[in-house]
Amino acid sequence: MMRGESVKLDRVFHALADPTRRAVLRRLSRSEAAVTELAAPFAMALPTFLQHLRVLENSGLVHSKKSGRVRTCHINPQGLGRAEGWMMEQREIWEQRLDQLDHYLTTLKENPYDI
Amino acid sequence: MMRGESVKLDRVFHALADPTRRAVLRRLSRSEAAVTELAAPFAMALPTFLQHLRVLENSGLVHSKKSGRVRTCHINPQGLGRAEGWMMEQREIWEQRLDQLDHYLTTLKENPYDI
DNA sequence: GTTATAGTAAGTCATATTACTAACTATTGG
DNA sequence: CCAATAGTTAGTAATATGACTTACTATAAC
Repeated sequence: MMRGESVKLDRVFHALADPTRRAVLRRLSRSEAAVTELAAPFAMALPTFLQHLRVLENSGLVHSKKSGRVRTCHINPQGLGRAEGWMMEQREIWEQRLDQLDHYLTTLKENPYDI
Repeated sequence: MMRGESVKLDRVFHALADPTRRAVLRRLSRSEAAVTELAAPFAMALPTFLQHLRVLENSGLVHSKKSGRVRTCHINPQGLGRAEGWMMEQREIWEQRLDQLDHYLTTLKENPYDI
């Protein structure tokens, strides 16, 4: 696996590790929205909120473009894909192992002198 | 949703946002292991490594117990479940929306004067 | 062309994170 | 018992993060 891929994973997971940012993603999964509209529900200064947005953007989870004085943000579906991919991969590996363990325990129970 | 659930998500995602910790999880998904064995591949002092382990433990991704002077660590499968759950939930919402968009665009293409 | 709106930039500050070293405790092996 | 092993605790330091305020720029509306 590439070195760069790991850095991107760092950023995606870090972006997700904050309730404000997760709430923004949830909001954006319904529809795109402008910065001020996105910021409205949160009890924090706008520059602070913009920092969160920047974290989301350079994690690749969110894209935005400015038209006139309004910056419109939307979700980038491939962003979460990266994180999901990693988690699925891990889970496959260890579920396989757990199945083996389960099989072992079952066998042991049925034929205690077999192993 | 409960407040505590959000804190746990913070911890899980934060735990995943580091290549060392992800590598530890990958290692543990093959089999359980003692601290020193786990630490061996990493070029960092043991106390530093232990901090990473602590982050993994109080995220719920890893459990450990000490027997004699050896602490054995293993994966807690439910840990990743929490994060996966959140991501799936989001994805469902926005894939639905993307499907709607796709449908809209298709319709528009087929019957340009229909909308 | 003023004024209001939408977003940015710069600078500050407290706290959290990640790393280190040095010193310590508890168990195991000879 | 003595020494080696496995892990832990404490203290320190650099950098990152997340918050604020104040001041600014660019666009839109009147």
